[in-house]
Amino acid sequence: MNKLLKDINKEYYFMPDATRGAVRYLTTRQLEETGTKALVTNTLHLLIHPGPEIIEKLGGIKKMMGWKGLLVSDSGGFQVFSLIHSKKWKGKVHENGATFKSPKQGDIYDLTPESSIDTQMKIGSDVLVTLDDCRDTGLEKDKAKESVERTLKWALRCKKHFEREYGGTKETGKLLTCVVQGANHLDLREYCANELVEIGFDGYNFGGYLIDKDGELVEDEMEAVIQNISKDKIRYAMGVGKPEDILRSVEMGYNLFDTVLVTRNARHGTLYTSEGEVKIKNSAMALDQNPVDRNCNCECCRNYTRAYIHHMLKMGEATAMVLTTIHNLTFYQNLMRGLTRV
RNA sequence: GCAGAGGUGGCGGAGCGGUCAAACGCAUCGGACUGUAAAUCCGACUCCUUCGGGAUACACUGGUUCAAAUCCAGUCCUCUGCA
Repeated sequence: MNKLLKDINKEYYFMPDATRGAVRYLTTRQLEETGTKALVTNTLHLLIHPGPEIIEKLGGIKKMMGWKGLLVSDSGGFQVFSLIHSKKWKGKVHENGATFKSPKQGDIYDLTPESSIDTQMKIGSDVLVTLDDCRDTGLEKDKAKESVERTLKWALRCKKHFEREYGGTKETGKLLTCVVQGANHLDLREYCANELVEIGFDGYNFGGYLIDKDGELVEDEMEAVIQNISKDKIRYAMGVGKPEDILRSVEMGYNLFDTVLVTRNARHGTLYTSEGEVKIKNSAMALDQNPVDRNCNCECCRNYTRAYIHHMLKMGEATAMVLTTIHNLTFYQNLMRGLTRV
């Protein structure tokens, strides 16, 4: 078996999102200090800025960031869903991918299964993701079926392109993972997973929207997928999640995770601690001289009080966002460390 | 002292007879955020309420009017010119 795949499957990973080639507010060094071992970056964002050609000339995102850990690149499928399907950006999703206009420059872009792979190759990630047709979880069956069929077709095209154009894993050393769709139709989830296994990938990622209307993790959907996936493959639960949701997903058998909640909540004032969520901007924190989490040894908790973080974050000081991001990420990485089999 | 302008909710600032408990900003107080268009977004923000409403409110005191933050008079303040 491929060594990289084997190594990845030794651990559980929480991967902060370096969407545009940076985890907001943290330097690469600070990122390392939180215990972070893997990052996710985004094809669609990087396709627009700075563009694959520039990234390639600069030696790839890892070199640009000075990042020595693992780098996963998301295919842009989720952005097609969240920006183009939902009409926040002008564009169309069609059989061949998505064609859209960047909102600031107005340039027209095409994201196809092949161009997604090409861009990810130029990004220089270690683990690639096939372009998928991501939709909402409460989707009617015919639409869900459509998204599954398209996702399967695109996955196959990605794989063929990855192999023909680049020589596949053998030549590149990179892994190719795919995304399982099917919304909340368990039979479709199963079908999609099995068809993808038939094509053959290094990893099978749970895709789509992972929270139902009530904010509950779609465990039955996740189960329907994971039951069909071999443990020697990557099982990435895309967008999962809150600490308790990660724990549930780990029980099910997933081993890679990412969510924007960690860093976004840090910036917005919701901090994760050993005693639950702390809303650091709440007035109750104004005179609290305890660290954010007394059981945490991160730079934020070692050196500063809740009251100080409260004040700085309310004032919009960037330093506060740096510190809260460091804290939340450290909390998550400690959580993952506790799960890793020794 | 004379001549102008003005005094509105915690602050800035609209409104200039009824549809005003008073736009909009800011501040404050909550909440949300799940493969990041997010240092964002949503709500509350006079008091009481059985959530239908009710009671006080636009410097102060009177007045005109069915009705006044809005019109009139006086008082007290503030700012800008000229002395």
